[in-house]
Amino acid sequence: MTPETVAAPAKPPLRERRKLRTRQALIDTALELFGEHGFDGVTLDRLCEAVEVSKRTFFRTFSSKEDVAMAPTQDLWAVFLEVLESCPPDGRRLVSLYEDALVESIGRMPDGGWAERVLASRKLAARTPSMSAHGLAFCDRVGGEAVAVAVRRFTLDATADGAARLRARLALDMLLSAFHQALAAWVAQPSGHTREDLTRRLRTVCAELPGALAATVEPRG
Amino acid sequence: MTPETVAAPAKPPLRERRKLRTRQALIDTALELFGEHGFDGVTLDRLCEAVEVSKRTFFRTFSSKEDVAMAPTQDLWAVFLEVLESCPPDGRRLVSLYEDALVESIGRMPDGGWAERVLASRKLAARTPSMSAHGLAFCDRVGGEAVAVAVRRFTLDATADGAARLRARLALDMLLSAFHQALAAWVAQPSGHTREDLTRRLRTVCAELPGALAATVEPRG
DNA sequence: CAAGATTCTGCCACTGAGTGGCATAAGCCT
DNA sequence: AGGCTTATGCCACTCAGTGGCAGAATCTTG
Repeated sequence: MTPETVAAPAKPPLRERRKLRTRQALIDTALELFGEHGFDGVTLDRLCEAVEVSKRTFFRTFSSKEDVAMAPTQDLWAVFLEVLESCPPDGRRLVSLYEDALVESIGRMPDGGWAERVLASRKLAARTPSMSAHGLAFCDRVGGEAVAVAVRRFTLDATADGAARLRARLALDMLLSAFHQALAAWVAQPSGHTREDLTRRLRTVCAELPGALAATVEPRG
Repeated sequence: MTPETVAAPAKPPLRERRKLRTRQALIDTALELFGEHGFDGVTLDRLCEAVEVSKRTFFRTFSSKEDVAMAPTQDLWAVFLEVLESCPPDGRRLVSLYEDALVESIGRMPDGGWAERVLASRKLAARTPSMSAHGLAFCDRVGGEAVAVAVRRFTLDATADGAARLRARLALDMLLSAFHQALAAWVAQPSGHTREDLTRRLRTVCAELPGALAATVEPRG
């Protein structure tokens, strides 16, 4: 939501610094504890005790227990919206534009441990329904904002005007769907969980979109 | 999940009858109260008091507070899985097969008030994040089951074998996306909330899928 | 540097969702 | 009608999330 959350390298760095440090400490400790004892196996009291922070402070930083474990992915989508805001629409297909913007966003994620945090977060989400639900809802909300950016900045070659928004949304959902499949495959692989590998998988899955739409079907054997 | 929940006209009807009656009473009363005071404005204690049922019984019938408000949509997807299990794959495109199965499922919904319940449920979900999240997660789970049915019953014209599952999933997500957009537009319209109209909108949105994938984009103005 | 204004934090009590246990009543079978 | 199964009600409990308030830390102004 607030752009200053991400784009603030060293502006008013005295009080906010501390805030970001506790935020990161909460994320790291949460992923560690959740990974060890499971999401439901760790109460917020325990987490807050480990970080030496009151529960009240936790809820000033995150909106829910699921939120802290989803932070790595949410950071990615925040950057995605920024990238989408300033990328050049040079006659590409809209889906490709979305795809490139997401690839660019992945590239902008910090080297230091981001991939590891996403990996831990997604492994957790895979076995925790409430986390999965929370993540899906977040993506849906981001999707709405992204479509708003798209229809504001771009002109689609659509017949009607209402169809433009619809197509922008359908295209974005295709990207979302592809990303989730790419992420799932990336998480499932035994090793080599790098940003580059995630990007590669995203490209591969996106390339399957036309095939998925056109594929025909016959009865088995 | 259990097929006898839906496909049981009058089989062992003495004890289960009562169960289904209280279930329906809970759904109707919940939608009524939630619609009047908002989802968060009604506690489960109040709902249970209104239906004269203990809270313990509520949680034996539904898995969560969101669950009861989402029941109409969940019934639809349960039927969808049944239809998908027995529909003939006569060389159609997979997306069209999904689409037809969903249209068929909508047609099989009971005349008596189903559309009204879905309308109330979706209006509520639009202003209740936790309901929206719950619904998204449910669709995702159903999606997984539907893909399992598809890869078991059908043969896709895909190059690799792993690509078949992937394409089946991407195609299904396209249907899901289209359905959600159709549903949103259907809910937003002022009147005429019939099953037939919902079907018509679904067809229309699905027809936009190729356009959404192929659409190119230019800068505004 | 001091004193006031702001803001953050910790503590406490509270609501409400969801769970487990156990006694009881209702439906089921023979 | 007998026991057997299964649903229900009730109670107590855990834990996520919220509001209020007092006090400490930080920023601002003289």
